[in-house]
Amino acid sequence: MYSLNTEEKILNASILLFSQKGYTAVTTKEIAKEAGVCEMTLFRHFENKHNLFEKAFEKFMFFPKFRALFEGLEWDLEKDLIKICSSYQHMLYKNRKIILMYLKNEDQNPDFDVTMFRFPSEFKKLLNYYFEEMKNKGAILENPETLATSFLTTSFGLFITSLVMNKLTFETDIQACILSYVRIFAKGITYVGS
Amino acid sequence: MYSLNTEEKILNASILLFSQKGYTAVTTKEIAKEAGVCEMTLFRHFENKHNLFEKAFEKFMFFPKFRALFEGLEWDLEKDLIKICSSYQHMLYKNRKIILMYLKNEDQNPDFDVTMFRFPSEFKKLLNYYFEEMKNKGAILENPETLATSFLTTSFGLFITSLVMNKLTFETDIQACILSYVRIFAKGITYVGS
DNA sequence: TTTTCATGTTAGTTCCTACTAACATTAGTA
DNA sequence: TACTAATGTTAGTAGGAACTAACATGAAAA
Repeated sequence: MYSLNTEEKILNASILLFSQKGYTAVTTKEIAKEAGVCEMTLFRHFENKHNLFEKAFEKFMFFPKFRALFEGLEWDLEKDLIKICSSYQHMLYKNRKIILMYLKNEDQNPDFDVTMFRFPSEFKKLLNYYFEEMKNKGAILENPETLATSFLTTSFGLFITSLVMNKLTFETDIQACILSYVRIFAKGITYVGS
Repeated sequence: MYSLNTEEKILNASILLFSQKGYTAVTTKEIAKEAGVCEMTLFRHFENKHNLFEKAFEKFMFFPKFRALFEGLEWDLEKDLIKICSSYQHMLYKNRKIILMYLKNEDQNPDFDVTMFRFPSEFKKLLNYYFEEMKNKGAILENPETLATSFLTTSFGLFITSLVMNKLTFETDIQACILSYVRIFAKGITYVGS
């Protein structure tokens, strides 16, 4: 039997390099070197480069437990949004290498897309539901779906900025930004009566 | 003399393909075909692939006129932020191919970074100044720099979402989101007195 | 018409990359 | 000890990519 350890080393090296440079720019020799094995071993385990890419993708894709999150909510806009945003940021961070791999991916594969959009789309559904409930309760006035999309896409902006641009010019602490941002958003959508 | 037309065709094809697939994944043959010229012509004009990449980058980099924008402001949070956000979105959109090229770029070149960060960094400085003034006027309470970063990074989220993810799951109209979002943000930071 | 110059065409070189085959080595297990 | 299974090593193939050289074409300017 093949040792799991070797496969793991190779998969770790793969995802690291693919996320840094993109699929085409990384060579199998490079991956082998990074993994500390010889190139042949890589092919013995994964047959070819593309299969390795897919296996790395599968292995490192992180799916959060949405239900648990949305069951612990308190129907207090600011508190809930902070929880949701943190958990969204956490999921994005856990998937950061996958996301970079995806962004650098050259051929736009529909299957790939579907996989990548599974969690933001799931998040959006639940957030949509949350905002609908809050609207029913009279806490907000805006359109729930627009809010859900706004909140998720802007949160993504905070994440991707800290991921790819944090070395330069934006020395501001992104964590502080997130908290401040969520507070502003919560205040901005709160219905204060006429 | 070389005809400008040919160089333009090649540069157009380059930026298109580089932004779609990234530097390494695109071949010079492919670019030539897309441009409707033969491969030799490409080398005659640009010497080598990397030089072509740089020339395409230079040519399609769009620098907005910040001053003009910030001089037309009315010191009304919502109106001004809508103007600023629209102009930021516009600049991002004009640079969309450059931005995709940058995201897909394999080697993290510091010079490249500096060029890419010139405009968000310039935008941030001016926005920072704007929020400081608004704070002095008593219109807002929050920290200007945090606000500037929040606003720009979240705006970037709206942009990048519509750029790379708009085919799927996020059918919501991004333009509507932007407007709604800016209104929320403006309301969220407005100081309403004690 | 002749000249000039950008472009097309063809053939080829060099280098790199994915991937293979065959054999050697090493370590755990019977 | 002997066997087995994973890995290392070496050499090599096939194809593709960047890039070059030499010559052909075709259109505009002289």
